[in-house]
Amino acid sequence: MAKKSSDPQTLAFAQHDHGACAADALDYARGVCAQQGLRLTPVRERVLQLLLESHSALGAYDLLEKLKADGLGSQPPVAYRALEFLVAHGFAHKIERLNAFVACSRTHAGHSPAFMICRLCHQVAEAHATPASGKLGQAAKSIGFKIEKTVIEAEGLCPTCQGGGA
Amino acid sequence: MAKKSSDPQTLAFAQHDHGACAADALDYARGVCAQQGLRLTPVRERVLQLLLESHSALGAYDLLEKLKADGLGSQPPVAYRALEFLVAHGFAHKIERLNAFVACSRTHAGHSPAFMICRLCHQVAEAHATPASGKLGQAAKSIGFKIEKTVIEAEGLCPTCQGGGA
DNA sequence: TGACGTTATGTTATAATATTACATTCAGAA
DNA sequence: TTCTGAATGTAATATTATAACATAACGTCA
Repeated sequence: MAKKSSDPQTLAFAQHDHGACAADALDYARGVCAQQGLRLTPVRERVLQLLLESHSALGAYDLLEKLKADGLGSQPPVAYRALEFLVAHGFAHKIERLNAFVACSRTHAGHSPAFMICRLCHQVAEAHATPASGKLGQAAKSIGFKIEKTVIEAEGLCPTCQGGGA
Repeated sequence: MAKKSSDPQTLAFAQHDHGACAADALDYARGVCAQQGLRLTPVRERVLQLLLESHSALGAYDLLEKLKADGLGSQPPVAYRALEFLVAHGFAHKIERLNAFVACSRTHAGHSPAFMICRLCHQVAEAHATPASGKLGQAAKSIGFKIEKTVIEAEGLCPTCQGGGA
């Protein structure tokens, strides 16, 4: 296993050993799949690798182009199916605001992820939120709404981009 | 001004006088536009009315069909432009998760709205959140991310639908 | 082994969402 | 009234996503 990077939380905007960061995540996914009898097939693994290459969100068609270059399938369903698998098992997340996908940085371990999207450099950092405990949770409770899944996405400027073109 | 409905907060899932609810919101929008010199043109007003007819999110093309029936424009940009105006001025919101739009129930007065989306009846209730004060706000602060806009959308079951087909 | 059922992939077509670009019309100001 | 900027009309197209069906790979168990 590659060495553990420093604080994985909201890593995207911090300097870090990205090679190790990506390798860790891939190892982790392989381990989980082995344990749970999930099939991390070539297409699925490649898509995960592609997502792990950066902390930016990639669209399905961006991924598809790269898959095509690898000879791994060239039609939209190929990409969407791989993404569906990765998202279903928590190895990736969809950023609704961007209609795009990021690898999971697994800083949330079963909790609800929250994302910070830089509108200039398009990098996405993942944190974990506790939506049920805030105002939203209170509101839901008071009206009897049962929350199953929560999308939390903040858009703004990362530390680096605040200096430059804010 | 139509009579004020009871608690406007998270009204969607509660029984209420919807005619008054919609009329209030429309009056409010007219008032704001008059005050601020904004032009609530026929297309814009009609789109707002259509959104106000229910507490469900409507897609741009749903709206477009209805506009077409009214003779108010039949091409996508007509709908998207009206929606852009309504969203820009806070009279409507986009639900990213659904790529669809709801009228603002103006329960948040300048704050960040949060939505509860019922996955069965597709109604959407609006609450207000204080994203900067929760875990996300802490995470953002700790890494120096500057939040400009936050999307908070909970998906689940409304009180009514929990009984039936949960 | 080989027949079967299941899961994954390949492929075609098309649906659903959204924008660009440019022409025209309208409302208000000079 | 003429000008200007905002809004609308319209055609074309870009982007995102899914449905439907054929084929291939995998595991199992007779």
